Amino acid sequence: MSDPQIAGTRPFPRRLLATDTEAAARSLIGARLVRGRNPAGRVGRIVEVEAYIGEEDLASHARFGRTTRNAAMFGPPGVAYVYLVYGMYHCLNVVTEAERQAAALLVRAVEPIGGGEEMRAARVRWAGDRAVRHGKAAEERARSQIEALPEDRLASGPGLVCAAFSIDRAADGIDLCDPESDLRLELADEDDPLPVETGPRAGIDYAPDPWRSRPWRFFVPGNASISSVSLRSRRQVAL
DNA sequence: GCAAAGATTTGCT
DNA sequence: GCAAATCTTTGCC
Repeated sequence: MSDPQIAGTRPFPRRLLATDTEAAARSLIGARLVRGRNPAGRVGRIVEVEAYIGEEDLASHARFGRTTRNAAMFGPPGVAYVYLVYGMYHCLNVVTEAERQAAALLVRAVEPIGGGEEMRAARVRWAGDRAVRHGKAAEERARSQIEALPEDRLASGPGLVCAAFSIDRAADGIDLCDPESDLRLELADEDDPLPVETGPRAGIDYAPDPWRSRPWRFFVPGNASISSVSLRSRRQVAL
């Protein structure tokens, strides 16, 4: 049982999110996502994000203008935009740019730093809720599978981040820069910025060019917690 | 009011 | 490599 290395953090400055979203993406890589109070809380380092910028971005939920679902995207920088996708996965976004500008960063992967076992327990609860309708055996199968996962892979995708941090629509609109928020961002107190690689965004084949090919997925190359999409694109680079 | 598709993940062929 | 799971939102009738 090692101590979570959560000492050297401070509140995440809102101004780093009020700028253009690509710059904000680089600031967010390496930042901490925190659930609950230290030291018992769940803490992870953000290692992959995706940018959705403006109503003209035809891959963005904002492409239809402001709706009930995406209203938070039009809010001030630093608030959370949480939505349900494919009927079962929640996705967490950090809103960027000035109020009324629809832009956000999708948090796609987090590297667990502290509270890994609580993340694992949250994953088991989440999977159990879904598996229960398939019977006790399915529930048990899901549980043993998650318990076999290496800690690095507990939050290695946008839906998995929300499962591991117990995030759902209830978190929509909360202020992630408020140190009092139960779910919040913290700025890591580290010297070395992480290396960042970019690639096209995942799962947006419906969007026409140039949006489809914009290199607006940002990830830490070689990190063990990046999503499978980025692991694949990393392999392509290596070949 | 209804059909269609989705910023995902998993398992099976 | 492909389809299923699962339900909200959008867009059109």
